[in-house]
Amino acid sequence: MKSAVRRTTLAVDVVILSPRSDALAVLLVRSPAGARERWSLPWDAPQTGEGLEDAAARISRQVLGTAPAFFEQVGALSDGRRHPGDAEVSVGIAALSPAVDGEIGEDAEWFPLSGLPALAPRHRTVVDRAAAVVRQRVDQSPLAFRLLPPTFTLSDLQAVYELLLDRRLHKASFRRALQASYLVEPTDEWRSEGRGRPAQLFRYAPKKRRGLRRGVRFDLFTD
Amino acid sequence: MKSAVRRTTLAVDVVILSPRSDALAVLLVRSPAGARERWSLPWDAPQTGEGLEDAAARISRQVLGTAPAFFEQVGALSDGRRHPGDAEVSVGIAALSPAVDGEIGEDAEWFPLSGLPALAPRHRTVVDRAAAVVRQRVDQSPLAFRLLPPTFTLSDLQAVYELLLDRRLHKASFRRALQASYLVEPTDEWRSEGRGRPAQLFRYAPKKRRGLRRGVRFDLFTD
DNA sequence: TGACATTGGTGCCGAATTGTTACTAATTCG
DNA sequence: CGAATTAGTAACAATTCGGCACCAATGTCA
Repeated sequence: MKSAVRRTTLAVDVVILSPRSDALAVLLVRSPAGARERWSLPWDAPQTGEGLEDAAARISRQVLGTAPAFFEQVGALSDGRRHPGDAEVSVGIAALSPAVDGEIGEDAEWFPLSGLPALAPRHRTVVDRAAAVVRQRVDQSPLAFRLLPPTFTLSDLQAVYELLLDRRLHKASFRRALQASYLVEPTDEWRSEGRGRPAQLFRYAPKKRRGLRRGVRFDLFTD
Repeated sequence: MKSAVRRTTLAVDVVILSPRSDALAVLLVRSPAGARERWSLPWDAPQTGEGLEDAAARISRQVLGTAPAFFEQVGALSDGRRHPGDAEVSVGIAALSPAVDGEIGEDAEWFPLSGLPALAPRHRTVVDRAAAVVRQRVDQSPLAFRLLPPTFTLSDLQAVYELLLDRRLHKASFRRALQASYLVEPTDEWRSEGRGRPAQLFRYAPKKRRGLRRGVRFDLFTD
């Protein structure tokens, strides 16, 4: 096969996700004057020699002040839909961040996933795919822990899973499954959250767990 | 955020997968003289305005004669590793094709995944990621059916799952799970494959099956 | 022609997993 | 103190799973 490279314009579009008042929220930035939409995803072209996730970290840091610890690629898009910078190709990257107390820039704002303002069509697609990817991989990848601080209560953890899966889980079953997975270990700290019994704090500490492979499940075929 | 696009070189690298004599095989093309490696993945730059999957279809057609019906993006890579065409960014795309009887071009050859020749480092990564992605999504997406002809026996189907998952499955359990999933329906044809009892042919015919959602499984956390 | 090997397909049972209810524990509020 | 609230567990019923055993239909070969 005889092939030749061609130069295209490429953007990295970052979907920064964080739990925020009982919903998954996305961080958007105010568009410059004259843009068709008032808000857009933080994005930029990768620098020469810069990896895509590195670019996502840099872009996130500019908006969030700090860089999320976890990135997951959502895919490359070249669908001809409009991008704020008219890039021919977008690489969408989801960044997971624990709930942040820190101030974010004046030009940035959190929006719940279910109540986003108008976005450029390409960005709309990227957000939707990011949400879909994250929801789809929740139980194959420790994504939920990336949305929590280093230590957390089991109720916190369950709440995050409920956010991601968008449905209620049963406390006892959730804890039993978690126990069996050897993913967390208790610390000796407890947190008193006002009313109710104090909760023990746990940390994410996956243990090598050999051979728990199951049969095929044919779960969730959604196409 | 003030951003400007920059032009980069982009390649679409296609990992055409097909079951071939009891192993998953990849289709490679002979490199032009002077290349560091003798073989490479089929690849090309996308044409102006051409979607990435469209490019993958075009590239596949050139090598395979016909275009696979299913593509799954494996991700974009910009890791600085060497690409045969020195593209800065690669988009890896897995293409699934049923076992083909037809002739393939003289410059192309099937290699089992477990016995690949030397490839450019970037292509090596793309192949590994394609295999990982396909294996990871087998039970959330009807990938297995894309590796089979329109009608197939349940033993065929189970064999494909065993290829993809790389382990043996139990016949009764497999069929029970398949039954419960409403993914296939029997045809009235039977196939006699030499020895043994003839097998009924099935076709992929997913039925809308509402709300069978389970609790969290914390499966397969592999990082 | 009649064992027997080979492949397809199902029934069933004990073990493991899951969903659910109900309970106990520790704290704040009034 | 008792009610309310949140955390954590025990126990049980229902379901699912892995495995074994078996029956069915065909080809092979003495």
